[in-house]
Formats: sequence, C-alpha cells, structure tokens
Amino acid sequence: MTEALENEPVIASTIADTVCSKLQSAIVEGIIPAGSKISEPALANEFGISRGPLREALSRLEACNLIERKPNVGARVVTLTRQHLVEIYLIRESLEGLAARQAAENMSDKDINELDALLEKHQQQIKQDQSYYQKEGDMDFHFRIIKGSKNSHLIDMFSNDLYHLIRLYRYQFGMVSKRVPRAFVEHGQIVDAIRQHDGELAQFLMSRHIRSSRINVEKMLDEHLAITD
Amino acid sequence: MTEALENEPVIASTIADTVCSKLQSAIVEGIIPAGSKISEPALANEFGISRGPLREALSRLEACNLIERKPNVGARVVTLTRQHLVEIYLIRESLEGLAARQAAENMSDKDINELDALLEKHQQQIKQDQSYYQKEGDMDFHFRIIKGSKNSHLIDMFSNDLYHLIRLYRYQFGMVSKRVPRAFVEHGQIVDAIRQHDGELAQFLMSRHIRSSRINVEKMLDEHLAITD
DNA sequence: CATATCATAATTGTCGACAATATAGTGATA
DNA sequence: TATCACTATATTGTCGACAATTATGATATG
Repeated sequence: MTEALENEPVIASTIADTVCSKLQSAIVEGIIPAGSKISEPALANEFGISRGPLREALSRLEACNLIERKPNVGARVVTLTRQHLVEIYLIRESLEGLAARQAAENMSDKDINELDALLEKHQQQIKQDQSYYQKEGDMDFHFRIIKGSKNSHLIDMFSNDLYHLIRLYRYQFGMVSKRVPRAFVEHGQIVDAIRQHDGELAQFLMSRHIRSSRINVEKMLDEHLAITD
Repeated sequence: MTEALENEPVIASTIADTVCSKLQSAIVEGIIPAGSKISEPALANEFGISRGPLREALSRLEACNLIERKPNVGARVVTLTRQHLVEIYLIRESLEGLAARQAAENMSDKDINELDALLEKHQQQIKQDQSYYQKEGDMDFHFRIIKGSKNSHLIDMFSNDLYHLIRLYRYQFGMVSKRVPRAFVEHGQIVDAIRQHDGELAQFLMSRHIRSSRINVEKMLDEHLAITD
C-alpha cells in the first residue's frame, strides 16, 4: 500500500498524456487495427483536441514502436510480423534473465511476500478462468519481477516499449496455449530462487522460461494453430 | 557499397529531425551541460525556428533518455549517476551478448570481412592516437556487431537509446583507461568466434568483455581516478 | 490501351498567438 | 525574524491558420 502511494505521486497530466494512453490501449486491443493509417485531423477531431497535443502523443507512440511515421507521409499502426515477434522474445530472454538476477539480489522481504501473494491470486484465477491469466496475469508477474530488479533503466525500457508490444502480440495473435499450467509452475520456481536470493538460478530459470514460451509460440505459428485449443 | 545505398534511401528530413540530431550531439558532447534546464523559447530562438518542431525534437530526446521532462515545468538535461551507469553496463552485458550470438549466426562473409577491416583500422589508430579509439572507435565496433545481429528491434534499442547514453558517459566522465590494449585483444577474440559462427562462444566473450569493462569503470569511479592515466 | 504529365485536393509540417500552470518576489502577519 | 499569502512574471500547454509536400485523378500522348 505504501507502493501504491509512491507510484502515483502527483498526476498533473497533459492532454497529450491522456490521449497517448488511450491510443496505446486502442492499438493494443485492436480497436485501431494493425496496419491502418492514422489521420491526424480525423483523430484530433475524434478526441475533440487540436493537432498539437495529438502529434505529441503520436511521437510517444512512435517511441513505443506502436506506430511508424514517415516524414510528410503519415503514421501507420505497426503490424507485428513473426520475425519481429521472435526478436522480441529473444530480447526478453536476455533482459528478463537479468531482471530476475537483480530481483534476487535487490528485492526486499516485503516485495517477495507481495510476489507470493500475486502467485496465489493467479492460482485462484487459473481455476476459474484461464483467459485472464493468459492475457494480463502473466504480464503482471513478469512486470513485477522487472520492477523488483530495481534497475530503473530496465524498468523504463519495459514500461515504454516492450510492455506494449507484448500485450499487442497477445491481443493480435490471441492464441491459447496449453502451457499455462507449466508456465505457472515455472513462475513458482523463479519466485523460490528469488526468495533464496540465488541470482544465478533465478536468471537461468527466467531465461529458460521465456525460451520455452518462445519455442511454443514459434511452433504454434508454424502450425497455423491459432485459436486451436 | 550496396549497403551504403540502402541505408540512406531518401533523406526527407524535417526541421525536428535535424534539430534533434544537433541537440543530441550538443548534449552528448557537453555543449549543453548535464543538469541544465532547457528553455523552449531560448532554444527555438537560437535555432531560428518555432517552438512547434522544437518540442517535437524534445520529445525524441526524452525518448532517448537524454533529457527529462516534467509537465508544466520543463525539461532538464539528464545527469548520469554512478548507479545509472552501472545499470546501463548490466543491460549492455546482457543485450550485447545476445547481439554477438545472433551476429555469429547471421553475419554474412562480407559483413565479417568488413568487421575485420574495421579491426585493422583500429589497430592503426591505436598506434597513433589512443584517444579516438577510446571515444568513438570502440563504439563503432560494438555498434557494428549489434547491426550484425540483424535483430531489428535490438538495433532500434541501441540506436535510439543506449548508443547516445554510452557516448554521453564517455564524454561526461572522460576517463582514460589502461584497458585499451586488453579490450582490443578481446575484440579480436569476439570476431574470431563470429567468423567460426560459434554463437555461444561469441555471446560468452562479449558478455565477459563488457563485464570486465564495467568492473574497471566501477573501480575507477570508486577511486575517484577520473582523468588519471 | 498503357503510360506519362500536369493540376487539384488532401495531408503533414511549421508558425505565431492565447490560455493555463508554475515560479519568483513582495508584503503582511504571527 | 520567519512564515504564509498573494501578486506579478515567465514558462509551458494548446489552439487555429498558413506553407510545403505528397497523394489523387484527369487529361493528353505514344
């Protein structure tokens, strides 16, 4: 609860901020479909704002890699290709391994207890409804570990860039894997390693966890087995 | 030479683009000192442009982590702390290890030959003038490997973010290490591994190379031995 | 009929002015 | 004297209009 207060010190948000958030959600959830062109006048009209703050929001979306802009031409929503997805997984394999290692070194007992609680909560959710865990819960866990690393630059990289792309992929490809039970077990192993402050082990387990996930995804993509349960 | 043409298809640069580049250089080279406040009217005046494109440039600088912006308050040039520097080194250790691995898998023979040529050139430069190699040459080498990974997202992350921060650190702390000869040897080992397409080895060597560099930097920072040769 | 050229329309980039917010300085009060 | 409140100033955020560039479609020509 202390955290909750610290995380939102003061929210002096500008129009560009709120619009950027809304657009992030809209793109991730596919409301603005992948590959579609973005018209500045149209969007500005829709939000009832001027083009100035909208352009600033677009700048940030470009930094998030959610849109691509060409000078004097315009912006398009990014389309996630298979190759790009693999690239992101490889990066996660590498970076989240580091995050787990630093989390094992830097997380406080309180942090770890909260992580445990999250795991417990996920177990409940899985019994009731796998889909939530698959879409957002898994992300919650991974993000928690990133934050636990206390590596501010690492946290930044995920918050501004990778986080949205991963969510985008989940919505866009929207396939349900049989790995959920297995992934949950692996999450438990990672937390154990962190609790023992075994950085090396945590790194190894996290890297392998994501690698397995990647291989699973590659297989599903190859077999065109999206949405097949 | 094919590459050279492909890399610069057409340069339809906007004002925001060029100003952003100039500001990047100015900040990295310390012309705009670390921690200094950025006044939008003043800067716009200096460049002879309006505040519109300047703000867009500032948005990108924020994405590069070269400045920090607070709503309704303004922008300040980032000041690189010791902790932040260590964070970046840890990230490089992780990411450039991955880059080396993928470079070993994906670099063509032509790419590798060019890498060899670069190494050769560096050897000449070291004999004449260590300082260039220290400041930019080393960066050239590392960036070349990143590009060699053919991992577009990885390349993006470095081009937009880490690259500038690393250069900033070099200028800001501006210390000369005795590791130059050793580092050069390690570069050679890495290229060898890449030539043999031994991804695992390349990854190991690159990670260790950066780790050594980090430890060296930490030691120098602890001893307050900046500028001491 | 296909291609090239040119004029038109639409979109993006840029500018200057106004509104909203934060900072600095002054004066009043405990 | 220190602290608080308030005013004045300066800076940032937002807007609407204009300029520059690109995309579109019609027309002419081989």
